[in-house]
Amino acid sequence: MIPMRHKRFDKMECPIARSLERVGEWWTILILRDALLGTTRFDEFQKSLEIAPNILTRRLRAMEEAGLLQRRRYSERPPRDEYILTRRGRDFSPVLLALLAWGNKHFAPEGESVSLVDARTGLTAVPAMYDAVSGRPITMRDFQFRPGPAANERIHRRYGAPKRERETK
Amino acid sequence: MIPMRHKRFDKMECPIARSLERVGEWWTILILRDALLGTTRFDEFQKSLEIAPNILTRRLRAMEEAGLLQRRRYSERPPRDEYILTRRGRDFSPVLLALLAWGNKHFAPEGESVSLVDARTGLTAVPAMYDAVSGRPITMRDFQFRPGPAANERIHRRYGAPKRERETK
DNA sequence: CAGTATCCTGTCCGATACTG
DNA sequence: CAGTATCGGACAGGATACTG
Repeated sequence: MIPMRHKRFDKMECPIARSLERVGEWWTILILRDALLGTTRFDEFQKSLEIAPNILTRRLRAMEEAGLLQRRRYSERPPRDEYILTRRGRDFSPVLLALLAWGNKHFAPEGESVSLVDARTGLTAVPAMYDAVSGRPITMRDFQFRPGPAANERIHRRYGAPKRERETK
Repeated sequence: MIPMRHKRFDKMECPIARSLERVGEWWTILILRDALLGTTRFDEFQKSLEIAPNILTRRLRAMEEAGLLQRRRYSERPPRDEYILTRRGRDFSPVLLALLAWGNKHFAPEGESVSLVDARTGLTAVPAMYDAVSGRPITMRDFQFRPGPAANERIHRRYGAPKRERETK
């Protein structure tokens, strides 16, 4: 039902691939961005994104089916809907923050066009990944991907044992 | 030169849109994922991703031109190249971590298939966004997007003033 | 092993016109 | 205002065969 470009990604079972499957197309991410900023109405999205209305309709529908947005009727006559982020949609914000940080660092030679600022201090924030359990910043040296409880054979091949352990056998 | 589906995204000047522009297509992200895990060779990528070789070639080329990978000749005859992550490519890892966390939380009803674990303790990590400046977790309540020094008119319209300030006028 | 060369298909997207 | 309907184009991606 949901138009998915690459069903293969879901088959991979990798959570990253699965996320990509759900986020679907590029517009989806920008729609999520606007929704996080408080946009809820069709024409607000359309003006902000300069997206063709038929495309916006299609994306909005797909996002509703994917559980990222919930449509809510705010007027019965005439029938008017608005699009509210679900929990799942709001939980996408770390991805947006990471994309923002990456873009600002690498593709803004003339300076940042959008910054994330601390509302209390007004200082420009530097979003980074930490492990909420240990409190330490995540680096690929200190942390590693490992097969989880639901891992299948493919996952075990890809993420299987870290190299140092493998060498012992 | 780089095949870009939506030049419009770059025009937007939004750092998120720009990042999407560079990351380009879905395969790109999965290639980055594998590269982060240590994959460097053409056939390793191909086997891991089950991607058609011509597509892989195309992606690898585009990613080299986008500065995500650097091609390095490791054998002169026969000529053999390997693909090494650049700094820019490695800096993409927070996005992958955020996608991993989102996928694990929302699209793994049967349990996690891939987990991030703390190499020291072996505990499953919970990747989250913090502000490296203030040390506080980033929420949309405590932090907000604001136009940066290089913001253009469009950005000001979108990220302009926060709502509460606007209400005072 | 590490790709290149062709041909083809899917579908995301854009433009435009129209409607309750 | 909030969409729907239709048509067309571009390009990522797939399949396959071939090469140094």
